[in-house]
Amino acid sequence: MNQRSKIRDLVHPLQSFLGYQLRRASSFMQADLAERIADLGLTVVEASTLLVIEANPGVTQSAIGRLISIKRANMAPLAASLIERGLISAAPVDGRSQGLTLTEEGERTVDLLRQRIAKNEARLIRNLDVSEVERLVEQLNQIWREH
Amino acid sequence: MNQRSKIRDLVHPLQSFLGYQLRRASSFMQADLAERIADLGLTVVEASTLLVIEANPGVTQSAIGRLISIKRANMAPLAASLIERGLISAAPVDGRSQGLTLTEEGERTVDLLRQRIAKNEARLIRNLDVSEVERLVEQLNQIWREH
DNA sequence: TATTGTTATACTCTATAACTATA
DNA sequence: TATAGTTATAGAGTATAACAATA
Repeated sequence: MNQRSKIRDLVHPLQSFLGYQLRRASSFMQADLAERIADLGLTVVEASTLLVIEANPGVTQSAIGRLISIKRANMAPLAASLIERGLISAAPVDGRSQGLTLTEEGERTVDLLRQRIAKNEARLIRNLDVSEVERLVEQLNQIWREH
Repeated sequence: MNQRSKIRDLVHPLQSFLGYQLRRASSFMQADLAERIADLGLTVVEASTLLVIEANPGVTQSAIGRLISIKRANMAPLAASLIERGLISAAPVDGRSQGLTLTEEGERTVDLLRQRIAKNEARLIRNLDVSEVERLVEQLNQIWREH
Protein backbone atom coordinates (compact mmCIF):
# COMPACT_ATOMS: atom_id res chain seq x y z
CA MET A 1 0.00 0.00 0.00
CA ASN A 2 1.62 3.24 -1.09
CA GLN A 3 1.24 6.75 0.31
CA ARG A 4 -1.49 7.99 -1.99
CA SER A 5 -3.92 5.19 -1.27
CA LYS A 6 -3.29 5.69 2.44
CA ILE A 7 -4.20 9.34 2.17
CA ARG A 8 -7.42 8.52 0.38
CA ASP A 9 -8.37 6.06 3.10
CA LEU A 10 -8.19 8.75 5.76
CA VAL A 11 -11.15 10.81 6.88
CA HIS A 12 -10.47 14.53 6.58
CA PRO A 13 -12.50 16.19 9.37
CA LEU A 14 -11.40 19.76 8.55
CA GLN A 15 -12.52 20.06 4.93
CA SER A 16 -15.88 21.61 5.70
CA PHE A 17 -14.51 24.34 7.96
CA LEU A 18 -14.35 27.78 6.40
CA GLY A 19 -11.42 28.63 8.67
CA TYR A 20 -9.44 25.63 7.46
CA GLN A 21 -10.16 26.38 3.80
CA LEU A 22 -9.07 29.97 4.37
CA ARG A 23 -5.83 28.80 5.92
CA ARG A 24 -5.00 26.40 3.12
CA ALA A 25 -5.94 28.78 0.31
CA SER A 26 -4.04 31.63 1.94
CA SER A 27 -0.88 29.65 2.54
CA PHE A 28 -1.00 28.27 -0.99
CA MET A 29 -1.21 31.81 -2.34
CA GLN A 30 1.50 33.05 -0.03
CA ALA A 31 3.89 30.26 -1.04
CA ASP A 32 3.20 30.81 -4.72
CA LEU A 33 3.81 34.55 -4.49
CA ALA A 34 6.92 34.13 -2.33
CA GLU A 35 8.40 31.89 -5.00
CA ARG A 36 7.53 34.33 -7.79
CA ILE A 37 9.25 37.29 -6.09
CA ALA A 38 12.19 35.46 -4.52
CA ASP A 39 14.50 36.57 -7.32
CA LEU A 40 13.68 40.20 -6.49
CA GLY A 41 15.04 39.58 -2.99
CA LEU A 42 11.68 40.47 -1.45
CA THR A 43 9.41 38.74 1.03
CA VAL A 44 5.64 39.09 0.74
CA VAL A 45 5.54 41.59 3.58
CA GLU A 46 8.34 43.67 2.06
CA ALA A 47 6.54 43.65 -1.28
CA SER A 48 3.31 44.81 0.38
CA THR A 49 5.21 47.62 2.08
CA LEU A 50 6.71 48.81 -1.21
CA LEU A 51 3.26 48.95 -2.82
CA VAL A 52 1.88 51.01 0.05
CA ILE A 53 4.81 53.44 -0.15
CA GLU A 54 4.39 53.76 -3.90
CA ALA A 55 0.69 54.58 -3.50
CA ASN A 56 1.40 57.00 -0.64
CA PRO A 57 4.70 58.84 -1.16
CA GLY A 58 6.01 60.32 2.09
CA VAL A 59 4.07 57.91 4.30
CA THR A 60 5.60 57.08 7.70
CA GLN A 61 6.46 53.66 9.11
CA SER A 62 3.72 53.89 11.69
CA ALA A 63 1.07 54.81 9.13
CA ILE A 64 2.04 51.85 6.94
CA GLY A 65 1.78 49.57 9.93
CA ARG A 66 -1.67 50.84 10.82
CA LEU A 67 -2.87 50.43 7.23
CA ILE A 68 -1.76 46.84 6.72
CA SER A 69 -1.53 45.68 10.36
CA ILE A 70 2.19 45.45 10.90
CA LYS A 71 3.37 46.37 14.39
CA ARG A 72 5.63 49.41 14.76
CA ALA A 73 8.27 47.19 16.32
CA ASN A 74 8.31 45.03 13.21
CA MET A 75 8.21 47.92 10.74
CA ALA A 76 11.50 49.34 12.02
CA PRO A 77 13.88 46.62 10.79
CA LEU A 78 11.73 46.13 7.69
CA ALA A 79 12.08 49.78 6.66
CA ALA A 80 15.75 49.80 7.59
CA SER A 81 16.38 46.85 5.31
CA LEU A 82 14.55 48.44 2.36
CA ILE A 83 16.53 51.66 2.87
CA GLU A 84 19.81 49.75 3.11
CA ARG A 85 19.02 48.03 -0.18
CA GLY A 86 18.34 51.35 -1.88
CA LEU A 87 14.66 50.62 -2.63
CA ILE A 88 13.24 53.44 -0.51
CA SER A 89 14.54 56.67 0.97
CA ALA A 90 13.59 58.47 4.16
CA ALA A 91 13.15 62.23 4.56
CA PRO A 92 12.40 63.83 7.95
CA VAL A 93 8.88 65.30 8.19
CA ASP A 94 9.33 66.42 11.80
CA GLY A 95 11.69 65.65 14.62
CA ARG A 96 10.48 62.09 15.11
CA SER A 97 8.87 60.99 11.82
CA GLN A 98 10.37 60.09 8.48
CA GLY A 99 8.47 60.14 5.19
CA LEU A 100 9.26 57.12 3.03
CA THR A 101 9.43 57.29 -0.77
CA LEU A 102 10.47 54.85 -3.48
CA THR A 103 13.86 55.42 -5.06
CA GLU A 104 14.22 54.98 -8.81
CA GLU A 105 15.45 51.47 -8.20
CA GLY A 106 12.48 50.92 -5.92
CA GLU A 107 10.13 52.02 -8.68
CA ARG A 108 11.73 49.62 -11.12
CA THR A 109 11.38 46.84 -8.58
CA VAL A 110 7.71 47.67 -8.05
CA ASP A 111 7.10 47.52 -11.80
CA LEU A 112 8.46 43.98 -11.85
CA LEU A 113 6.60 43.20 -8.66
CA ARG A 114 3.26 44.14 -10.16
CA GLN A 115 3.79 41.68 -13.01
CA ARG A 116 4.59 38.87 -10.58
CA ILE A 117 1.53 39.63 -8.47
CA ALA A 118 -0.67 39.61 -11.57
CA LYS A 119 0.57 36.12 -12.40
CA ASN A 120 -0.01 35.06 -8.81
CA GLU A 121 -3.60 36.34 -8.94
CA ALA A 122 -4.20 34.65 -12.29
CA ARG A 123 -2.96 31.38 -10.87
CA LEU A 124 -5.27 31.67 -7.90
CA ILE A 125 -8.41 32.20 -9.89
CA ARG A 126 -7.70 29.86 -12.77
CA ASN A 127 -10.14 27.32 -11.35
CA LEU A 128 -12.81 29.90 -10.59
CA ASP A 129 -15.47 31.52 -12.68
CA VAL A 130 -14.22 35.01 -13.51
CA SER A 131 -17.53 36.63 -12.70
CA GLU A 132 -17.34 35.29 -9.16
CA VAL A 133 -13.90 36.57 -8.26
CA GLU A 134 -15.07 40.07 -7.44
CA ARG A 135 -17.75 38.71 -5.13
CA LEU A 136 -15.20 36.39 -3.52
CA VAL A 137 -12.94 39.35 -2.79
CA GLU A 138 -15.87 41.21 -1.25
CA GLN A 139 -16.91 38.23 0.86
CA LEU A 140 -13.38 37.81 2.21
CA ASN A 141 -13.22 41.49 2.96
CA GLN A 142 -16.46 41.26 4.94
CA ILE A 143 -14.95 38.56 7.15
CA TRP A 144 -12.20 40.75 8.62
CA ARG A 145 -12.96 44.34 7.55
CA GLU A 146 -14.61 45.66 10.69
CA HIS A 147 -12.00 44.34 13.10
CA MET B 1 -5.16 65.08 13.05
CA ASN B 2 -5.57 61.76 14.84
CA GLN B 3 -4.62 58.24 13.75
CA ARG B 4 -7.98 57.26 12.27
CA SER B 5 -8.23 60.18 9.91
CA LYS B 6 -4.65 59.57 8.81
CA ILE B 7 -5.52 55.98 7.93
CA ARG B 8 -8.52 57.10 5.90
CA ASP B 9 -6.35 59.54 3.97
CA LEU B 10 -4.08 56.76 2.78
CA VAL B 11 -4.56 54.86 -0.45
CA HIS B 12 -4.76 51.11 0.10
CA PRO B 13 -3.29 49.51 -3.02
CA LEU B 14 -3.75 45.90 -1.83
CA GLN B 15 -7.50 45.82 -1.20
CA SER B 16 -8.43 44.48 -4.62
CA PHE B 17 -5.98 41.56 -4.54
CA LEU B 18 -7.53 38.18 -3.84
CA GLY B 19 -4.25 37.04 -2.31
CA TYR B 20 -4.24 39.94 0.14
CA GLN B 21 -7.87 39.40 1.12
CA LEU B 22 -7.13 35.73 1.68
CA ARG B 23 -4.20 36.60 3.92
CA ARG B 24 -6.16 39.05 6.02
CA ALA B 25 -9.27 36.88 6.33
CA SER B 26 -7.17 33.83 7.18
CA SER B 27 -5.07 35.57 9.80
CA PHE B 28 -8.18 37.09 11.35
CA MET B 29 -9.73 33.64 11.61
CA GLN B 30 -6.55 32.13 12.94
CA ALA B 31 -6.18 34.79 15.64
CA ASP B 32 -9.82 34.45 16.68
CA LEU B 33 -9.59 30.67 16.96
CA ALA B 34 -6.25 30.79 18.76
CA GLU B 35 -7.81 33.05 21.38
CA ARG B 36 -10.84 30.78 21.77
CA ILE B 37 -8.76 27.67 22.42
CA ALA B 38 -5.90 29.22 24.38
CA ASP B 39 -7.44 28.09 27.68
CA LEU B 40 -7.32 24.49 26.42
CA GLY B 41 -3.56 24.89 26.07
CA LEU B 42 -3.75 24.16 22.36
CA THR B 43 -2.46 25.93 19.27
CA VAL B 44 -4.45 25.84 16.04
CA VAL B 45 -2.12 23.22 14.55
CA GLU B 46 -2.36 21.04 17.67
CA ALA B 47 -6.14 21.31 17.56
CA SER B 48 -6.19 20.31 13.89
CA THR B 49 -4.01 17.30 14.71
CA LEU B 50 -6.36 16.17 17.48
CA LEU B 51 -9.34 16.31 15.14
CA VAL B 52 -7.55 14.22 12.53
CA ILE B 53 -6.58 11.62 15.14
CA GLU B 54 -10.13 11.49 16.45
CA ALA B 55 -11.49 10.90 12.94
CA ASN B 56 -8.80 8.30 12.19
CA PRO B 57 -7.89 6.30 15.30
CA GLY B 58 -4.52 4.60 14.94
CA VAL B 59 -3.28 7.03 12.29
CA THR B 60 0.50 7.58 12.14
CA GLN B 61 2.37 10.89 12.42
CA SER B 62 3.42 10.73 8.78
CA ALA B 63 -0.11 10.10 7.54
CA ILE B 64 -1.42 13.07 9.51
CA GLY B 65 1.29 15.22 8.01
CA ARG B 66 0.45 14.14 4.48
CA LEU B 67 -3.25 14.79 5.05
CA ILE B 68 -2.96 18.32 6.42
CA SER B 69 0.46 19.30 5.02
CA ILE B 70 2.62 19.26 8.12
CA LYS B 71 6.18 18.11 7.55
CA ARG B 72 7.31 14.92 9.29
CA ALA B 73 10.02 16.90 11.02
CA ASN B 74 7.42 19.20 12.54
CA MET B 75 4.99 16.43 13.47
CA ALA B 76 7.52 14.75 15.76
CA PRO B 77 7.69 17.38 18.54
CA LEU B 78 3.99 18.13 18.04
CA ALA B 79 2.98 14.51 18.67
CA ALA B 80 5.46 14.21 21.53
CA SER B 81 3.91 17.23 23.22
CA LEU B 82 0.36 15.87 22.87
CA ILE B 83 1.48 12.52 24.30
CA GLU B 84 3.31 14.20 27.16
CA ARG B 85 0.15 16.12 28.03
CA GLY B 86 -1.90 12.92 28.05
CA LEU B 87 -4.17 13.90 25.16
CA ILE B 88 -3.12 11.10 22.82
CA SER B 89 -1.41 7.73 23.19
CA ALA B 90 0.88 5.86 20.82
CA ALA B 91 0.78 2.12 20.12
CA PRO B 92 3.34 0.43 17.84
CA VAL B 93 1.89 -0.84 14.56
CA ASP B 94 5.24 -2.12 13.30
CA GLY B 95 8.87 -1.61 14.17
CA ARG B 96 8.97 1.96 12.94
CA SER B 97 5.39 3.30 13.05
CA GLN B 98 3.16 4.27 15.92
CA GLY B 99 -0.63 4.49 15.71
CA LEU B 100 -2.01 7.53 17.52
CA THR B 101 -5.32 7.51 19.38
CA LEU B 102 -7.08 9.99 21.62
CA THR B 103 -7.01 9.29 25.35
CA GLU B 104 -10.16 9.87 27.39
CA GLU B 105 -8.81 13.27 28.34
CA GLY B 106 -8.08 13.90 24.66
CA GLU B 107 -11.68 13.07 23.81
CA ARG B 108 -12.97 15.46 26.44
CA THR B 109 -10.66 18.15 25.07
CA VAL B 110 -11.90 17.54 21.52
CA ASP B 111 -15.50 17.86 22.68
CA LEU B 112 -14.69 21.31 24.06
CA LEU B 113 -12.64 22.07 20.98
CA ARG B 114 -15.53 21.41 18.66
CA GLN B 115 -17.66 23.95 20.51
CA ARG B 116 -14.94 26.60 20.23
CA ILE B 117 -14.51 25.95 16.51
CA ALA B 118 -18.25 26.22 15.97
CA LYS B 119 -18.18 29.66 17.57
CA ASN B 120 -15.17 30.61 15.47
CA GLU B 121 -16.97 29.57 12.30
CA ALA B 122 -20.13 31.43 13.33
CA ARG B 123 -18.08 34.55 13.93
CA LEU B 124 -16.50 34.30 10.52
CA ILE B 125 -19.72 34.05 8.60
CA ARG B 126 -21.83 36.43 10.61
CA ASN B 127 -21.45 39.10 7.92
CA LEU B 128 -22.11 36.67 5.08
CA ASP B 129 -25.28 35.34 3.56
CA VAL B 130 -25.71 31.84 4.95
CA SER B 131 -26.62 30.41 1.57
CA GLU B 132 -23.28 31.52 0.17
CA VAL B 133 -21.02 29.99 2.78
CA GLU B 134 -21.05 26.54 1.23
CA ARG B 135 -20.10 27.97 -2.14
CA LEU B 136 -17.37 30.06 -0.51
CA VAL B 137 -15.89 26.93 1.06
CA GLU B 138 -15.96 25.20 -2.32
CA GLN B 139 -14.34 28.16 -4.09
CA LEU B 140 -11.53 28.30 -1.54
CA ASN B 141 -11.04 24.59 -1.89
CA GLN B 142 -10.70 24.94 -5.63
CA ILE B 143 -7.89 27.43 -5.19
CA TRP B 144 -5.50 25.01 -3.49
CA ARG B 145 -7.02 21.53 -3.83
CA GLU B 146 -5.06 20.21 -6.79
CA HIS B 147 -1.63 21.20 -5.48
C1' DT C 1 0.28 62.68 27.55
C1' DA C 2 0.42 60.55 23.17
C1' DT C 3 3.13 59.25 19.30
C1' DT C 4 7.41 57.82 16.59
C1' DG C 5 10.98 55.09 16.17
C1' DT C 6 13.89 51.61 18.11
C1' DT C 7 15.84 47.45 20.55
C1' DA C 8 15.40 43.15 22.76
C1' DT C 9 13.06 39.07 23.05
C1' DA C 10 9.99 35.15 22.31
C1' DC C 11 6.60 32.24 20.11
C1' DT C 12 4.34 29.90 16.11
C1' DC C 13 4.69 27.92 11.87
C1' DT C 14 7.31 26.28 8.30
C1' DA C 15 11.42 24.51 5.82
C1' DT C 16 15.70 21.70 4.80
C1' DA C 17 19.33 18.55 5.97
C1' DA C 18 21.03 14.69 8.11
C1' DC C 19 20.69 10.70 10.83
C1' DT C 20 18.92 5.96 12.73
C1' DA C 21 16.04 2.18 12.29
C1' DT C 22 12.81 -0.54 9.86
C1' DA C 23 9.84 -2.07 5.68
C1' DT D 1 15.35 1.56 -1.82
C1' DA D 2 11.73 3.73 0.43
C1' DT D 3 9.53 4.99 4.62
C1' DA D 4 9.00 6.42 9.78
C1' DG D 5 10.61 8.88 13.18
C1' DT D 6 13.87 12.13 15.15
C1' DT D 7 17.08 16.08 15.89
C1' DA D 8 19.15 20.33 14.72
C1' DT D 9 18.70 24.52 12.62
C1' DA D 10 16.98 28.53 10.16
C1' DG D 11 13.80 31.87 8.22
C1' DA D 12 9.47 34.28 8.17
C1' DG D 13 5.88 36.52 10.55
C1' DT D 14 4.03 38.22 14.64
C1' DA D 15 3.72 39.61 19.61
C1' DT D 16 4.86 42.27 24.03
C1' DA D 17 7.73 45.18 26.88
C1' DA D 18 10.57 48.92 27.55
C1' DC D 19 13.08 52.96 26.29
C1' DA D 20 14.42 57.74 24.28
C1' DA D 21 13.03 61.59 21.73
C1' DT D 22 9.51 64.53 20.10
C1' DA D 23 4.58 66.28 19.35
